[in-house]
Formats: sequence, structure tokens, C-alpha cells
Amino acid sequence: MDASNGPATADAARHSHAELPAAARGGPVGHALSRVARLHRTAAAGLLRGLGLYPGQELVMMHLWERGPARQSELIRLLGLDPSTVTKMLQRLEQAGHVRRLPDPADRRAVLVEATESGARLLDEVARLWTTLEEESFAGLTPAEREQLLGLLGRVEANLCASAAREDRDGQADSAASRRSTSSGVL
Amino acid sequence: MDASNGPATADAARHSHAELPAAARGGPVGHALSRVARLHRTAAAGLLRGLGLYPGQELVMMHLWERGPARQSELIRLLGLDPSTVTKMLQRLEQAGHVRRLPDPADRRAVLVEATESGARLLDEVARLWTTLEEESFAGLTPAEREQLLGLLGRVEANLCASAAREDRDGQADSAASRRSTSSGVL
DNA sequence: AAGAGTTAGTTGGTCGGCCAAGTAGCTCGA
DNA sequence: TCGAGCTACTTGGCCGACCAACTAACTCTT
Repeated sequence: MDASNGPATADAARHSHAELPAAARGGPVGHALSRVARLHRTAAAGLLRGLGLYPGQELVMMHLWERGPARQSELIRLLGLDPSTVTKMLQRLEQAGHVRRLPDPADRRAVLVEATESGARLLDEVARLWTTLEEESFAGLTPAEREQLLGLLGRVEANLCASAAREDRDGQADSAASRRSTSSGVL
Repeated sequence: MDASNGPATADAARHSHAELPAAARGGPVGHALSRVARLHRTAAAGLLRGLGLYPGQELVMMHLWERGPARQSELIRLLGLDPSTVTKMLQRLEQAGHVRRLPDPADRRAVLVEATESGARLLDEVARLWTTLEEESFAGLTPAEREQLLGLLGRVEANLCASAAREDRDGQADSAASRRSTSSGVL
């Protein structure tokens, strides 16, 4: 699959410090991706900690600052997260005083969420923090390279979204079959 | 929903479906990165589930298959994870029967870990699964583009590692100062 | 109007991941 | 020798994230 083993290009793959197991050679890019993402998240966590936020929460707040009060389902859609995840995150944000939740008069099962004033004060800090992190992460990359990276990531995202949607559609019916298919070797 | 958007090349940045909040414009690439990584991890989880593994565990197993019995500290170093994370992961892997843990005779505080036979049987499955996932994720990317992506990710990883190391070194002494520095505006 | 089906949120449980704090064991210097 | 310090690992607690299962409410059909 990767004929790249030999020649000059292999050097790009021979990365910083991580000695990757041979069994992972089937997915070098995915491996790098997870790794980098974890580092990025950890770095974000470190910065966010000074504001009393946990990574992920700032995204929720951003949407609230952006759009004002929103229904929880809207947030779920925007963030692409599991409903239960958002529920719990909002409970914590509420308890931290960053967010207020009230019933939607128009739909008695829905919940409206809005940022409190205390939450609003975080806006600048979070914005600054994001640019800081961006600079830290992508230092040494030219704008063109960043654009390139962004483009590539976008295409990967499209792929993964498509996969996910596909599995949702036809995998739902008979999960046992799909389980069997992966383990017993469709190929 | 995506390609149809239309005209320009700037469209690569204007991604698939995620309407990102303006507050996140300070970190578009980082944002895309987290997003993609989450999708990737979720996809991996879906595939791994058929094998009774959770994402992350397969990496541990890979290292064990690769190197044979290893000390826990070695795994921690290789994976770049927190010791406590590895401890708990191994406890679960042991309970699942994929792994065996025994005291190191040479160092009574250390623990040796090795894959069981049941674990060994997973090797092929996991390897196949990784290549499957890799193909799903990066379909439509030429080998050159994958190499490019890998290279960019490698550079980002280097940046983040350096940052982390730097913070470890001089941030440890006075965490209050570093907290102040991020919140009160270095810029 | 009544029931089927869908949507909105919640709860409970499990994992990976982190930090903080603590214990056992090794090491090295005074 | 013996205590200071480091290393290896564990425990507890917290979060994001998932799935599964459930309730409440809206909707749409019949």
C-alpha cells in the first residue's frame, strides 16, 4: 500500500518522536491525526483552565455569543455532538454560572439556553486564547500551507461525515450483521 | 450539500456543513482539526466495537504485539499518555482478557505487560481495520496529498510538543503567573 | 379525537484522558 | 547507613464523548 517506505519521501513520515508500532503502518495519517489532535486539545485545556473552562465548553459559549439564546437542539446540531453530551455540558456550564436555561414557551419540551453576563465577559479572553493557540500550533506554517491543511482536513471531514451517514442509514437495521461483517472479513 | 456550493477555491475553506461561530475565526485550522479528529475517532470506535475494543486500546495492543512484554512505563512513554490513563486502560484490558500483567522481578515497583493469546488473535483484525479506516478517511486524496497532510501534521505536532515541554519547564514554578499572563493579555 | 410516529431532553453507564495526591520501591549522596 | 530524592504505579475525581433506554411533548394520519 505505501510504496513510500524506501525513497526520500519517507522522511516526512519519520516524525518527531513517536515511534509508531508496525501494526499501525496501515494508518499512518490517521495515527498522526489523532496524536496531533490530542496534543492540540491538551494545549487548549491548559489555556482554558485559566478561565475556568474545559475544552469543548468554549465552543458552546461561542455559539451562544454568536446567536444569542438558542434551543438546545440547535446547539446539538451546530456542534454535531450527542444530545446527552450537550445536556451534561450545559448542566455544568449552568452550575458554573456561565449559562442560563429556561423553558421554551413555544414548545414545552424544548429548552432555551443563553449566556449570562459572567459568561459574556469571557468572550474576549476566549477569542484571544484561540488565536494564541492557533499561532502556537501552526507556527512556521505559511498562510498558504495553513490553507492547504485546512483544505485537506475539510476533504477528510467530508469523507468521514459521508461514512458516518452511510452507516447510520443502512447499518441501523441489522447491527449484528454489520458487526459480523467487520469481524469475519467482508473483503 | 458540499461540492455544489459552487464557484471559487476559497470554497475549500468554507467547509462541508459546520457553520462555525465568528468567535472561532481566530482558530479556523485548529477548529477543523478537532472536528475531524473527533469524527475519525468516532469512526474508529464504530469499527473497533465489533472487536470488543475501545479506541485507544488498540494502540496499546499494537505496541505489545510489536515489542512483546513491556514495562508499563515504556508504554506510557511510547503512547505519550498520562500514567493513570494507562493504568486504567490496562486494568480494563486485563479484565477483558486481552492482556496479562505480572510484577517485574528486576524491579519490584514495575509491572510487566504482555498480550494474551486471545489478544494476539485480534492483530490481523486490527491491522485490517486500520487500513480500512485510513481508506475511508482519506479517500480521494492522492498519495502525494496524504504525504503532504502527514508532513503538515508532523510540523504541527512538533510545535505542540515544544509548547508543552516549554510550559512544563517554566510554567511549573509559578502557575499563577502563567495564568495571569494568558488572561491579562500578553499581546 | 385517538393512536402511531417523531422530536427534545434526561439519566445512567462506560471509556479515554487529565490532574492531584499518595504509596511503594529504587538510588545516590552525606 | 540512612535519609533525600526520584521513579513506577495507583486511586479518586472530574470532563468530554458515546450508547442505550426512557419520559414528555408535539405532529400527523386515519
